[in-house]
Amino acid sequence: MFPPRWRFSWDRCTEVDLFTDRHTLSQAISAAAAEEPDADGSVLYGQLKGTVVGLKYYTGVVNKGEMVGLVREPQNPYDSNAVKVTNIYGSQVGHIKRQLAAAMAYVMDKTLAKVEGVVYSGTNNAFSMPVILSFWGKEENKNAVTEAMVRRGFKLDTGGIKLAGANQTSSNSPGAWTMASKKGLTTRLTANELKNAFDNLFEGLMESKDGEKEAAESVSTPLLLHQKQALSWMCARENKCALPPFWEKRGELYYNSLTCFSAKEIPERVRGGILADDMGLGKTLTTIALILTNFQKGKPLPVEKCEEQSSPRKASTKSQMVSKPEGSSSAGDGAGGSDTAAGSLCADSAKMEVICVDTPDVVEKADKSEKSAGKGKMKATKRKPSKEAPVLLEDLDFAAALCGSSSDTAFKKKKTTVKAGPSQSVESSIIESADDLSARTTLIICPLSVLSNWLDQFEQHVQADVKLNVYLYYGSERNRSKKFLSSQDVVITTYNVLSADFGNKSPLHGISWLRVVLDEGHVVRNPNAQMSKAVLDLKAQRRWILSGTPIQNSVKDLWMLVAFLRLKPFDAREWWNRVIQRPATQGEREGLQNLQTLVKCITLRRTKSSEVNGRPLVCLPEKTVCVEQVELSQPEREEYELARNEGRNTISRYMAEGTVLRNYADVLAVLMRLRQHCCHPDLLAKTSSDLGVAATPAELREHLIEKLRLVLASGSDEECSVCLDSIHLPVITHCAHVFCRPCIAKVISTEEETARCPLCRTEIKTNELVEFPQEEIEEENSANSVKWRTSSKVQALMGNLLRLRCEDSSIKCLIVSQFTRFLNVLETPLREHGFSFVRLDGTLSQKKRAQVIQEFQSSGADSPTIMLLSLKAGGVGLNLTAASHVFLMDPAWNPATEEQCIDRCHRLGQKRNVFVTKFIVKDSVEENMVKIQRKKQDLVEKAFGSTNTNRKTSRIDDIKALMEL
DNA sequence: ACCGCCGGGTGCC
DNA sequence: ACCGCCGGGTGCC
Repeated sequence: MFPPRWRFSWDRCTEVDLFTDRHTLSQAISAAAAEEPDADGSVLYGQLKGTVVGLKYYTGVVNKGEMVGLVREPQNPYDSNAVKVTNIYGSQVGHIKRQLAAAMAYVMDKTLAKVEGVVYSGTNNAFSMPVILSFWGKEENKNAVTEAMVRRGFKLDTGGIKLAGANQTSSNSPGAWTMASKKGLTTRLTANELKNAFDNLFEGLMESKDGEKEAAESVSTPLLLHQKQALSWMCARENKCALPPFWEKRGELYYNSLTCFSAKEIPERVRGGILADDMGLGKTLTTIALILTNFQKGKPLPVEKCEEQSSPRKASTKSQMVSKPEGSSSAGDGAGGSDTAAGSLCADSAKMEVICVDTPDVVEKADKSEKSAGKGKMKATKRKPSKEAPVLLEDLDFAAALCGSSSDTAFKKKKTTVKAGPSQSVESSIIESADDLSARTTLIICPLSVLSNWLDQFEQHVQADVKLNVYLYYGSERNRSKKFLSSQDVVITTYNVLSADFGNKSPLHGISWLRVVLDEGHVVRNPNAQMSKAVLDLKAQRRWILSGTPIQNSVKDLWMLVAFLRLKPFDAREWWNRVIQRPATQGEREGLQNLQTLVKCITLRRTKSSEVNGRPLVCLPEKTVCVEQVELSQPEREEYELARNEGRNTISRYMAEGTVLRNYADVLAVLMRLRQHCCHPDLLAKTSSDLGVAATPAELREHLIEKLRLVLASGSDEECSVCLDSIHLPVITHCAHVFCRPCIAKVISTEEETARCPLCRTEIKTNELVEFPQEEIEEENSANSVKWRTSSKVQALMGNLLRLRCEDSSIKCLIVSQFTRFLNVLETPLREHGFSFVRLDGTLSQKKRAQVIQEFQSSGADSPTIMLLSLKAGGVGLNLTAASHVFLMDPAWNPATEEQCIDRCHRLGQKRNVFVTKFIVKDSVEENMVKIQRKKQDLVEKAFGSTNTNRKTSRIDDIKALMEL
């Protein structure tokens, strides 16, 4: 008779269905994940052999070599020091033995160390097993932890634990021995190699993916070759049952080769991935094609054709004119739902049926009879709305209109278009039972700025006679009925609406979606943000992330994407940190390799310069960039020199005193004035140039506001030193440093009594933060419009514009400046010479912005030929392909900003060659700025190893160069 | 449960 | 016999 031999733990594989409670479990994991401390800078204090006990009481299973989680359990009734041991899915395996648990509890509770466990040898009985514990944390806590452990009789071994009888070379990398076979290959990567590796993480992911696939008939736009490849790849990712990376089947079990976890159940397949093509390659079109082409079981989405009522009925005006319901107010994303939205549109390139649901009211339908022309052109004509059309598609009020009005007939009609599958609402169903065929709807979440683009593209790329139910879930009037939403083909909403709904009996979270698509997915980055939680909590069979820039700063950002895709087990932050992030960022080849494998498995990325079969994906027209030197007139030159000498004196003094940082705002002010001189004297306006000592609080405040104004207006894209992002809700401290209000408020509240400025360590208080008064922005405009004068740069521009108009009056131009006041100045000569122009700057509401763009993009005879564009207006993604000439009036600090701006017209859809003219004033600060730009492009050191302070110091070096000091 | 620990039974070899 | 030793009962925290 066999002794009651212990069985290998995976034999004991529990019958408990890990997946029954999967939803809440994954929720719990994501919740815990968000709190996981950042592992990047941590060091290994040492390791310790410990014991896991109580195995027989729990169902969680572990394998030889598997990583386990260690979780404090202060509420344990038997021992408040309890530390429980879990496997990758969070099922409990046992406890750490009492005395050791007491010692660990101390360091864990004080967050002196993060302890990680690996069960290197499995167990040889049913009651307990050994575990290797690795203690990680900040360098400065190392001694405290070591001592605390010694005091309780546990000595941390720093030499790596010798495993009796094991042939692994022990290494100081935890879990390195899981890769038992790889010996001696533990040289670390240098910071530089690492950076290159990260930068290239998303490159070369093209390969020969899965061939090509034609889109369903209902897609009207023919796909380009690379788009067919993408479609094929996406369909394959949705339909094939391939295991996620690092999982393999071993006999009856599924085994993860990185964590050594195994389970009877197949790991949740990742049906989806990251489409990370460069902007302009047609991610939107490809996604639309996916929606129409790959419904359940690989079949196309069943759609109905519109009946032949589309007999052209005097279709002079196009589609979507909808009367605007009163009460729908203006811009702003509708976190609270300020304006707009909802409706269902029968999207088709020709006809747009506007259907509304709640309020019965008027609906206008219009047909377009022209045959579908090429997209760009068609769009243009379509966008030539007659004057009667009160509201345009891009106008978000359109959405409000959609929902604000409805006719019963329209509603019914729409209903008929719903190919009513078993469209029973399925809220109660367990997510992702792969065969849940009742899910119909694709949910698209995007930033507000591209919402209209999606609507546009659906309209543009779907066959005219196909009825596709697209519902815009936006605005206070949105239809929150789950039944309604889950009967749509597509529901589009914004990140803000999603997170506003979240936790507020959100219908979006109660629906089992067929597919969820995160557009510009990189915007979801901070795992603590409400938005991230809202996104992670969506239930869907298939998940996609679209992004042109998948890694913005670091590997860290990738976690959100991986978690969203539910890539087991990395959707729990701990496993991501242990297995991927920390090893990779600390230069372990294995870690990096795993990261690369992972990314490769789930990502498709092509760049503008990628090639298929030796041919570029897209052929953009040529782009020519030239610099036009501008000579200042004699009086301008004299004024400039005066200002320059004055500024040099000021800055030299700061340099000598070593107070450049403290007076940073003043320094910027000097540079600012010089740059303004180069453009036009009127830009200088009123400047309280005497920056003397402020006597009264009111004066101080005035000064600070002035400084803030200068910093903000300087176009230097100042970043907040706390979050290192662009400044959001700027405030200035009494020591004249600018931060985001939330950031500095956090600093003050954490440091309490003794809060100091992060930059100069002066004491700061919340009530001393000065904000920029809103009214001031307006009041400026009136000041300088008295009598207009020209400047050398204005002359140079006008010369070009007049010449171009002579050559070809259809040419459209972008005129770009960082100074909106300069744009004001330019309006006068443009009017004088009879140019028809529009203006796009940051002050425009979303609604106006869309109007302006549409007007400009239109090809009508009376459409504007010039757009005055403020450099930072609008985000990427702005489509201004109507323009073929770009005039950059003044150099930017950051050449990437200029590139981005140029790319707004030099992108897919551009039919003409593009000419870019940069105006640079000879012998001026502008020339030096250009030199610095070049230097910056050469230096690729920015991201790694450079701290906030040395970014600032490099800025000081820049200043020296600019002032020729 | 092939250990450790506890506590009762026991007591030269 | 206020010890040691033996062997049965027992067992996470």
